[in-house]
Amino acid sequence: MATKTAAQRREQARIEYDAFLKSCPTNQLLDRISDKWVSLVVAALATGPMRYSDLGRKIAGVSPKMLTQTLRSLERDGLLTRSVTPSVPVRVDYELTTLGDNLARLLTAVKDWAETHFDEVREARERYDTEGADTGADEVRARQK
Amino acid sequence: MATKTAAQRREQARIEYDAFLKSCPTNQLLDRISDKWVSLVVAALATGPMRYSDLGRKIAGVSPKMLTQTLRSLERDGLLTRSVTPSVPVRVDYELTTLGDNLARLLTAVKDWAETHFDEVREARERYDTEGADTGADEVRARQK
DNA sequence: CGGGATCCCGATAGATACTG
DNA sequence: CAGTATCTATCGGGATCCCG
Repeated sequence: MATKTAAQRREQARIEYDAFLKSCPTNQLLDRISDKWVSLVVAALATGPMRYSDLGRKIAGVSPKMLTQTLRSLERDGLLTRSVTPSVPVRVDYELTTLGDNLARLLTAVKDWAETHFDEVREARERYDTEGADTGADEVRARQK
Repeated sequence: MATKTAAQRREQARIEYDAFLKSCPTNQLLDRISDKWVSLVVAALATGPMRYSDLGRKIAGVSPKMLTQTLRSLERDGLLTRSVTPSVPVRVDYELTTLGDNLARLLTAVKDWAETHFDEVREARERYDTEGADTGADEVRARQK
């Protein structure tokens, strides 16, 4: 048998680790709230029920595909309900469930944290970005992204 | 001038919205904690300082590139410190700052939420995935992903 | 109005190889 | 040991067309 390379061993580890992460509730939730649109949808619905196109307008930059996809996944997780009214033009309303409302509150906590500590982060960034500029080194330039 | 299509108007809106989101502290933080490796690194360092390769081993599936990238961004945001000890083989230690420790606590809150409500989410998913299966419809099959 | 199906492109994660 | 540089494969997300 061949000696495994570092990359091979890491790949093996990655597979196991990935499996572990998928079964980890924390990570699953993190995946959820980290979705670009999820937080926006939840925030929009936090003020009350909304129709599909209202959401599309309120969130502005979202494509119908992503909006639907986001709503479906949230519905699947029991975070919101989808109610269809079969009128002449169909009407679909979305509304947060108790659980969804609960998530909205968690997001509020995150938001509060962000607003509280954002100044510190900004200062840290400025320090980091200018550090070394006065010491004569200019290798930092490339790091600006 | 040509009449703008819906897609064109949405694209315009998306650009503005993106700009807004980038300036929004909440979203910036959300981007941070949603990063796959950030939460893992922060969690690993929450128990104490660690060396580069220790982190690489503890997190298992990470490539050196991503580890470095993650550590750099966290350092830039003032969430951890990087201290180099120029011994024979170089030694680099990473340690959470007060702010980083604070973030770790926020992540703990998220984790608690996840563990508390995960059962509800799981139940909702099972209900959603089996719904319609007994009503004779089998279009749900394709949704299994 | 509220979507589903399909094609396609750009960003980005990760593998590989090299350096101080 | 602690990274950096380069290349490639993947995949999320948008555009587009169409249906109920």
